[in-house]
Order: sequence, then structure tokens, then C-alpha cells
Amino acid sequence: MYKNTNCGDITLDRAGDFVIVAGWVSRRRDHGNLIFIDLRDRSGILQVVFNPKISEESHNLSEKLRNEWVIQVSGTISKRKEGAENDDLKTGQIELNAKELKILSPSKTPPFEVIDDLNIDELTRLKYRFLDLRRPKMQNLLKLRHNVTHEIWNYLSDKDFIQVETPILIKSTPEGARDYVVPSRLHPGQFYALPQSPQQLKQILMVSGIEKYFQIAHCFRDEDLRADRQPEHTQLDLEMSYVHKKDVIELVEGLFISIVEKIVPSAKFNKPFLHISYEESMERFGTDKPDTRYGLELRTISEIVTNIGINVFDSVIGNGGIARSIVLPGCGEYTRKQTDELINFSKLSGGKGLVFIGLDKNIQSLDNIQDDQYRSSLKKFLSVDIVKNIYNFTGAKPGDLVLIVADQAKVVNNVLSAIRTRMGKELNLFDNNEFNFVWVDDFPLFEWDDLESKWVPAHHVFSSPKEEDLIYLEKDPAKIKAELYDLVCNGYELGSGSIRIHDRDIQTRVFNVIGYQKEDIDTRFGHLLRSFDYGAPPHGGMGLGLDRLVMLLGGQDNIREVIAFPKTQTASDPLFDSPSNIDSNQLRELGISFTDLD
RNA sequence: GGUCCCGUGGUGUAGCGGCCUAACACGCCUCCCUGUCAAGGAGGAGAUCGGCAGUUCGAAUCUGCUCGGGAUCGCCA
Repeated sequence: MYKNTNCGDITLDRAGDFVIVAGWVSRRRDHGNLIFIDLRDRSGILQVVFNPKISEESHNLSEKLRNEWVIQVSGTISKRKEGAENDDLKTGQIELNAKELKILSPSKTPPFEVIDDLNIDELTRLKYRFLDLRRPKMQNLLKLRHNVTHEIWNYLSDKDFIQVETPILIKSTPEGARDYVVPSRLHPGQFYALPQSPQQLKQILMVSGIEKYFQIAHCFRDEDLRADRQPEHTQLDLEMSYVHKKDVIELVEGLFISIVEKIVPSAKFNKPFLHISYEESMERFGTDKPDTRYGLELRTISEIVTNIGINVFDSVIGNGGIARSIVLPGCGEYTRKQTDELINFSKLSGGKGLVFIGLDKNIQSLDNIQDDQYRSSLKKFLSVDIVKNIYNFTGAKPGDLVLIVADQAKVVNNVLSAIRTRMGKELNLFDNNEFNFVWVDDFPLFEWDDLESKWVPAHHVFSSPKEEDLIYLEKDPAKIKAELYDLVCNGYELGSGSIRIHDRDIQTRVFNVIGYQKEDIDTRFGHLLRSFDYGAPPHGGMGLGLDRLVMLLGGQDNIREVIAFPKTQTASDPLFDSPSNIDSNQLRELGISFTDLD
């Protein structure tokens, strides 16, 4: 070994010890005859002192040292001089008196300093990701990710789960997300697809008798990127035989509690997790992935605001729309600029606008509001009585701002939940160290696709309908609820799962609703369905986003921070400069040529 | 595919029609310095303002296109 001690681990009790350390020069403080080096390795920072009285040769050599040079130093640990201690440093009570210095690898001047307090363009960080990852913050995030994965392995192994690897080269199935595709050399003109998830493979593993399976699985989806979406992401994928919904939920909840308690002991979180149905979630929060750390719940107020002479509301609601509200506490005296900003924001998330009513904070009771004590975008249509009504119904108080959006339900919910998320942040309604886990269940099995005029699966085709809803399968698909459950935390969907269909007859009836023809079914799902013909145990499971979980636990707001080598928004990698052209010989071998697409 | 924000020495910013032969901080280089820890002091090098085209007597500054990064809607069973 080039070292026998880690820099950051050395404490006062090692005083007098002779040690060998190695690492990067993090900082250099040259006092002429005395040179201080902050030496950094994974464990932390150690102050090394080069003193000509101890070694003239090492001192001379140390004058050459610059940031990010890799060096090896040996010498004696000593307690620092009185008054020279540094309490900000774990090793601040001691220092290494360098006897021998060896330069293992010099460095160019780095494009940015390897420090936590860094404010630079992300592109530069990604180009020099090897330097970026040296920063203690990034080291900690990678360690956090490892700790989470480690706990998953331990916890699930203890529960008799077996980790099974599944292939990365599988078959393209056209539904779902866009596939990443790999040409086959041995079968010119044919392609593999990278898995969007190991869904069908793990179901086959259940038919194979694995009973309890898990995998830290890479999943690939060729769709547009977001702060919480990369083209390849990692899932904790798991599946269990002979289980009901309740069993999967209990297992995953136990695992997540264990992860949070062991790995982020300082975190505040709710135990047991909340449970809420899809319908209730939409009703209260306007989304199926609610941030339940704070209130700001939505209310439907169609009845209060119709037939009071306001055209906007009457016509929208007459056309099958609804009016819903959100109350922003303490925002009743928002300026014109602030309310304009909210209206503008509502348009960004698809709304046509919103109506606000702001009430002065110094009103004693709602009973004696004066005309000059409230402002509204619809002031001339809103009598004092209607304002009173709205405030009473929504539970708003003097000093609060009521926002109303009227449109088709989907738009209303989109707009208001976006406003809710934004205002939760802006009004500081939650604690950053808090994690609020909630199970959302009773999802509909199908959704109506307006564009294609057909039913599509809300989750995927293998999710089981609730037994009591089977009677609606042919008559009224909208009514069917599924054995589906999502795990949501702080407004992020961490994962979703379901009890699967293991009965061929029910599976066929579901395919019929979606309108799949027999041939489609055979080419897309034949392999799985064939396995079901030979005794398929009832089974169910989940896929859980590891990147998002680590992001949340690490207090980050995008998953690139917890992925060693992430891609940019255009799915390229600035470090490797991928994707790239390939050799024409490679293309020829694959039988691929290009046509001009435009 | 749409909308919005950003692009000035290595890094982060300022400058937003002539005062810019582009400013400041950090970093970098040279020299001085034995107790610093974002060391200090003195001096110095370094950008034609993402690219292209246009408007103008004159463009970092205005316009168009384009490239790159980010946020977001669509998309993501």
C-alpha cells in the first residue's frame, strides 16, 4: 500500500506515531521557510507541515507542489502548537511533520477548485466529472447511495429474497416509453431493445419458482429528460409470489423505514406511512403524488360560484368543467405584481388564468367586511356576500388569498397542484429534513385516451383489476379499480407496483378492453403468457426509483447529483462526448445505412 | 414539438449603443515571508464578449438564425 493511514481518521491519540499517507494537495500555504499542505483523501483532510529543520530535501521539493498533485508523505504525527489548532477540521488538533515527500502524479491547474462551496456551470462539472466527484459533497452522495443499496441487499437477503440478474438486451415491445434499441450483427436488420424495466422477466421468474426476487436494475427509456428523469435510471425491482397487496406494502414499508432510520438517522419521517386512495389524493391535492408535508388542500367550489352572474364560471361549469380553490394563508394583501405573477404561473401549467380574492388581514370577523377591504380580479361581480360565502366554504381567514381556477377537471388540478407545490416552497411550509411517505392506491385500471379514442392501461397491462370490479370489465372500464399502489414521498413518485394478473382468462379480457389483437398479444407478450399456461403462482411486486430516493435522502433537487456519470438534457455525456458517430466498418457489419430523414 | 431562463479571461460575475484599448473577485505565474488553515505582501500574465448573419458612422450591448446548458409543458405503460 502507498499509505497506512487515512488522512481524515488521524486524531490526537496518534501523536508521536510515524505514518505514511497519500492523497491530493487540496491547498498550499507557503510561508517561505514553512510550507503547509492540506492533504486530502476520501476520509478527509490532514495538515502536513514541511519544515527545513526536519527535512531540507522535502521542504525544497514541497515548494513545487500545486493543487491536485498526488503525493505520498511520511513523517511523525504531532499535537499542534498551542493556539494553532483548527476546530473546523476533524484532524485540527494534530499535524503531520513531513520527513519524506514523494510526488506520485502532478496535475495541471484544475478548471475549478475541488471544494464543496462551488458555483459553476453544470456542463463544466460534467466535462471534468472526475474532478467534480472528488469534492467531499459528491463523495458523500455516492457513499449515501452505496449505503442505501447495501441496506437493500442486507434487508432483502434477510427476508429470503434472491437477487437475480436479467438481460440488458431484450425485445422491443411497442407500448410504453420509447425503447433504446441495439442492432444485431448476427441478425441483420433486427434489433434488441434495452429494458424499460425487467417487468416481464421478473414475472417469469415468479413462474420459475424464485418466490422472492430483487434486483438493483438499470432501466432505459428514450424520452425527454427532466430534473428527476434520466434516460437510464436505477430501480430497486422486486417481485413476490403468493402475496396480496398488503404483503408487498408491508415489506417495502419495512425496508424503507430501515433505510431511513439506519442511513439518515437525523431525518424526521412518519411511521407508519400514510395511506390515501387515488381519488382522495386527486380531491385533496389535485395530483396522484401529493406532498403531504403541508396542507394547502384544494376544495371544489363549483356550486358556490355558479349562478351568481359570473360568466366565466357559468360557461365552464356548464361545459362539464369544475371550479376549485386553494387558500394561501397570509397572502391576502398580495400586490398586483404578485397576483399577476400567479396568474402568469397558472398559464404556464396549462390554465387560462385564475381568479383571486384577497382579504385584508385586520378584519375582525368575516361578518363585517367592507367593500374596500378585499381585492379581486373579478371585483365588480363579487358582492361582499359572495366573498363571505367563499371564505366560509374554503375555510379562508382574513389576511388569506383565495385562488379559484375553473376549467376541465384535469386542467384545474394541474394548475392548482402546481401552485400548491410552488407556494409550499415559497411560504416555507415544510422542513427540509422531513420525509413524508404516503401510499397511494385504488388507481383506476384504465384511462381514456382522447387522442386515440380508446382505453389505455393506467399503469401496465399486467396489473390486476380488483376482484369486485371484474363485473365492469366489459360494461364500464372506467369503473374498474386496480390492485395498484404507488409510494410517494414529498411530492415525488418513488415507485409503483401492483398485484399482477396470473389468470389467462382475465388477462385476455383486459387485452380486449385495450383493443389488442390476438397477433399483437402473441408477439408482444407470448413468452410471458406461455409461461402462465404452466402453473403461475399469484404474484405482485414493485419498482422503486433508487436515484430519486437517494436524491431525497441527500437533500438534492435533481438526480444528476446522485448519479456518478449522468447525461445532459439532450441525453449526451460531456465527459465521453457520447453519443458519437461510429466507424463505417461497424455500420457495414450491422447492415445499417442512413437515409436523409428530412 | 412548445414556452421560459442563461452563455463575457481558467471560474463566478459587472458592463446592456460611443466613456470598453472590457471592470471586479477568485484562480494562475514570479518574488518576499517559520504558525498558516479562504494565509499575508509586492508585481505580472490572461477574454474581441458561444457561433453566424444583419441593423448602425459605431455592437459585448439592438434584431434574426444557430449551437450549447438549465427549468418546464407535451412525452415518461
